[in-house]
Amino acid sequence: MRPLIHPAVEDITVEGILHALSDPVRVAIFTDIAFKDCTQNCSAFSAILGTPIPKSTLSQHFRILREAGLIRSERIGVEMHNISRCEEVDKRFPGLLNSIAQAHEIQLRQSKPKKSARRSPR
Amino acid sequence: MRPLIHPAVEDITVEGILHALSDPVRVAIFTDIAFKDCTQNCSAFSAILGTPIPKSTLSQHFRILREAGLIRSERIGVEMHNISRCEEVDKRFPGLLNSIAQAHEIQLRQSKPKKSARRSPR
DNA sequence: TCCAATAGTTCATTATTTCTGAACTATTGA
DNA sequence: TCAATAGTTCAGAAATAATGAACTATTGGA
Repeated sequence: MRPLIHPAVEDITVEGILHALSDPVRVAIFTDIAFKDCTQNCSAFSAILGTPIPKSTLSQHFRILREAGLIRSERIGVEMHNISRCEEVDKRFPGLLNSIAQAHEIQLRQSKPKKSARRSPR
Repeated sequence: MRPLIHPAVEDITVEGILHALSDPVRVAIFTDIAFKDCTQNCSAFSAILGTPIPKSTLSQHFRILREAGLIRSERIGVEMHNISRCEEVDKRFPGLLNSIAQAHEIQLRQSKPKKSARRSPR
């Protein structure tokens, strides 16, 4: 099993970040990791994301996030722990991740008025 | 020739924008269009970008930028004029394009200290 | 009016990337 | 030592992207 690749902060690229975050599954994963700063293992996400995603696919998504410099993965025992590298990325590209996160929120708020469908009063 | 697709501002997605701007050629094109607010025709870019890029490929890149909502294309006579939709995008996702542009600048500054090679004093 | 030139699009093929099931590796706990 | 768990890697299938060739639209002459 080859060692995991984590780029040095100065090798993180905008293209890499934008590409990594242009996929909705990866955005969901990354947002989750970034918000809960407790580390998240890989399989937890099959549940978090609506659709069940094969673990080989998840593994690739994590690799892309990792190699873009967005997360740091470490094996702890039998599972993988992932933490965000937001602070490092923010040092290199100030404000970038924040405005992307904000934009995603705006989009979510617009497309899902779900919550307002309280309870149909029969 | 089918009509060009320009999404309404509320249909512009973060994923679309990030995907469009995760390609260096498209970033170069978009930056150029956004900075010069004079409209730029398609072929001009073969010159602007270092490498010569086939026009069919350029056409696709323009389409992706257009359908992501980043530019507006209009046929004027025999050529195509492209203008940025920055202001609209900024209304929908405040600060997003700016921080991406800033990040790209930071990256450029780091990797190309070219300009400082003023003139070799023989 | 018709034709050549210009600018770009569309189509079809090839190349590249992404997805995914199956097999594999690493670690733990019994 | 073995079964269970968590994830990776590989190889083939599916989806995207790049590009040459043929096409469309417009203009500016002959």
